[in-house]
Amino acid sequence: MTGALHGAVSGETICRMPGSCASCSLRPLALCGSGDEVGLDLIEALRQPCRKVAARRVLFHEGERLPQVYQLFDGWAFRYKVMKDGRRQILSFLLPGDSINMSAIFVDRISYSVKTLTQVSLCVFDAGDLFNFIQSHPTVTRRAGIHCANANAAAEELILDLGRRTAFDRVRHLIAGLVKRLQARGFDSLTYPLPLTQLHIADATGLTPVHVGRILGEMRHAKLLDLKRGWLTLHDLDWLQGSSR
Amino acid sequence: MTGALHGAVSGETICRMPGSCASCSLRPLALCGSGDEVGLDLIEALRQPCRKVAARRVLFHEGERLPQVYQLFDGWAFRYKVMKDGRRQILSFLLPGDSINMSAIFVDRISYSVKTLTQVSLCVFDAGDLFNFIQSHPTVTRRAGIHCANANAAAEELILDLGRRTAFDRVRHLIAGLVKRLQARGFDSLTYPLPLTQLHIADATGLTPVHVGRILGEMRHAKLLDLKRGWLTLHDLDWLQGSSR
DNA sequence: CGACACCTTGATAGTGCTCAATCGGCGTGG
DNA sequence: CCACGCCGATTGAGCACTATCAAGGTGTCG
Repeated sequence: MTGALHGAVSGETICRMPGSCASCSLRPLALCGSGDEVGLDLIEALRQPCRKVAARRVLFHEGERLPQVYQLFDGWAFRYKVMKDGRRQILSFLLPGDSINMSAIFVDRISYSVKTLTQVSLCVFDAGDLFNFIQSHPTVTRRAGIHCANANAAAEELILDLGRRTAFDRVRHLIAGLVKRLQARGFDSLTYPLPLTQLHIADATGLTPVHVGRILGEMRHAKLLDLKRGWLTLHDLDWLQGSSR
Repeated sequence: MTGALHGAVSGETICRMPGSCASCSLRPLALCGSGDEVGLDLIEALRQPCRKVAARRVLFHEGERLPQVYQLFDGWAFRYKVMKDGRRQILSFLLPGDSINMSAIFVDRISYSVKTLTQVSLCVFDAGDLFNFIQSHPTVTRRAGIHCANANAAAEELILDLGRRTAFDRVRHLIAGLVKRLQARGFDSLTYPLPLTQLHIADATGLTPVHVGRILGEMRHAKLLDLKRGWLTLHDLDWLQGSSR
């Protein structure tokens, strides 16, 4: 199976990518930084038409061959692994603008599965094109390396979470990280859209949904935050960000 | 503080690197593969004299500036993070031949601490030199990318461990991974050197040393393996590797 | 021989899991 | 418009797994 993108899946349509992203106003790929515009026009030429996929669909399966790099243009998704008995571990959530599988530039087999949370728009790049792009410009080589280092650092931060933090702090830290990323995307309020169920939070924090529910209830009761039906309301910003480690 | 390497630390001496590694017979860096020899002579020219450091010493502190790439030529070490209250999470163990901080090529601040387990020999490369090396050869660019993807995949495998496996399976999986890496380095027996205390295993698996001790006792009693005073003896290889996920 | 680090074992506590029942919201179809 | 079904959230009771605290044992090294 090659996933939803290659079949005639309902909920999928081809759409033309607009020139800029209204909802997120992001750079096309992490390979193009915000400081200057090296290669921006080049990479735009490499971009292929993007696609819409419905919510709650598997985009890619772990182990699948995947010689393209996908970027999440709009909507939410997540990367995860599953064990034989069905237990699932979410590796990260993907927000508008995030690349899904940058490593496909070098390794054409994906080491995790990807599923949509909401309806999404995806942009596609050929891995070979991106390799040439990276290889030919020192600035872009460096950005690719920095992107990779950041991905590693994020994974290792999650390792610290799962290995050494209490359930309560894992949930807090997960939400704090998402809020930070939303703020970086221009959201600035005390209410954020967060299209996650308690099951998603449980699978991201290594907990059970029931226990996540208790923790969220606790936070709500303590007037720290309120996460309900896809919307997060923050009541204590200091507590959320505060005193990690 | 810039760590043990830059100060007059007892246990540290300068030594000339031999032409090849007797104990591990590895390539100088992951940037040079085993298939062909692209750039092997070049990177040997970039290599700087290597140093010896004693066991149980901190090599680098998280957050420290570090514009060189270090490779573990001989001996064992580990990468870790610590929390304010002293809890420690080991991110990975470093075996002879492993690079310690490849990401320094792109990001000159290290995002974890590193400590030796045994006495080690370290080789040093200038990050700028390696960047130029990577950038100028497509083959090497690709290897750098593959190295990065592998590092990511390893971190995400550990995330799965910590999030979704029982204490027993975490310990088993950790040891299985170390054995596999030792085998790739030419060790092939039922007895392996494993210079880890139960505290190290606990910090790598997110457990307490006491509980690790119980688990190892259980494994010993069940005639699965025996880990004692730095030596691992395997009694059931199928069980060790068996049925992950 | 003493000091120290590490390991082992026991007793007890607590965090988070499992099983189960109920409830509420939302979409679907009659 | 309402009934139904489904998914997700909530709550409770009991339990399992792992942590914590403490004491004693063993090996190693100076």
